[in-house]
Amino acid sequence: MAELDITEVALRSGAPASTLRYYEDKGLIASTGRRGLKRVFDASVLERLALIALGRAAGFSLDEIALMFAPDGRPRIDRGVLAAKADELDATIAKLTAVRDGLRHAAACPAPSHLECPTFRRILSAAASGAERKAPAKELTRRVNRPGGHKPESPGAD
Amino acid sequence: MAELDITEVALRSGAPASTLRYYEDKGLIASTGRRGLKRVFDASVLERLALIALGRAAGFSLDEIALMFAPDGRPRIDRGVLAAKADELDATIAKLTAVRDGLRHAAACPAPSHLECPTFRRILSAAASGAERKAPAKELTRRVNRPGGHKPESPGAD
DNA sequence: GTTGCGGTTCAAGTCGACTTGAGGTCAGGC
DNA sequence: GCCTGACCTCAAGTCGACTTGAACCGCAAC
Repeated sequence: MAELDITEVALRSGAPASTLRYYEDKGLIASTGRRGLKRVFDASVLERLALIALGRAAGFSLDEIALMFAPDGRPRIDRGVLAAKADELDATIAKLTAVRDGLRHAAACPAPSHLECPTFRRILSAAASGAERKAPAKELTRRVNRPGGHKPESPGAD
Repeated sequence: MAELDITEVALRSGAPASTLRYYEDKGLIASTGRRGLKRVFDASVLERLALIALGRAAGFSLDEIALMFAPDGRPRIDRGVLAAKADELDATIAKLTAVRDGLRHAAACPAPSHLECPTFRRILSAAASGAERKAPAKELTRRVNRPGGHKPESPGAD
């Protein structure tokens, strides 16, 4: 099995070394040992990181994800939880779709002010009802350029 | 026009009084004056709050939303920005859909470990590539704040 | 054999959107 | 005329997921 140092894992996974340390701290991943001071990872950690990324994308928190790995390290994913999350995602998708349609309408609507457009007003009340905050939407484009400085140790983005 | 006190606005908008004060602080909404110490809002603030909710649902930050109101208070929404946001939403929806499908597959897949399933592994790499963190997904179930109904807490709990 | 770069630790900071707490004020009721 | 209590202000705290900073260590190169 290939042994990787943290930089390599960062490079291949796209996650900054600081994140990897953080994940190790949280028990989400584990290093197989040390070479001097330095962590050594087994290549399988990449798979694990992919799993974590999937979980994050699905809306699980890191803590929830941690629970999906048995203490021995192998993924012990409850299919029911997965299905429930999928349903949740469905709801989110539906809402986002509605908002998107509303946005598109507003972008195209000829009314002088959106507030005067009945369609827009309808969308408005819909948004007001279930809105909360389901939209992530960003983080897609940004995430490399944080305000206040560059990243000294993040690998060359993905 | 009806004058509302903060509690009433909270009741009707679903936003806690603390949030309304916060929004006023940020310049997102404005009170028309004071009755003694107490803020007085014009009923039109409800529309504004709905607009804000829509913006939040679409993934705009409060600061971005603030920029969509001209200094004079009337919404000055750039249709191009709206369309761009809609496109962004489309991307998010697509990603979320993929993740949802992955989740559903994992929930149904008979492989002893998900890692042994080629379909799952494919999903994994997909999630790993574009994942970052686009999923909000929660906030949907918690933070129950029904519009048609009434406030769980906020206004009086202050 | 010393320099230096890349890794390490741990604590603290950041970001966004609020919430909470302490302490203060004023309108209305008795 | 005093009490009550809803509302006020301002500062600080919270939450999740990281990032950053300071101080330190070791292997490889020179």
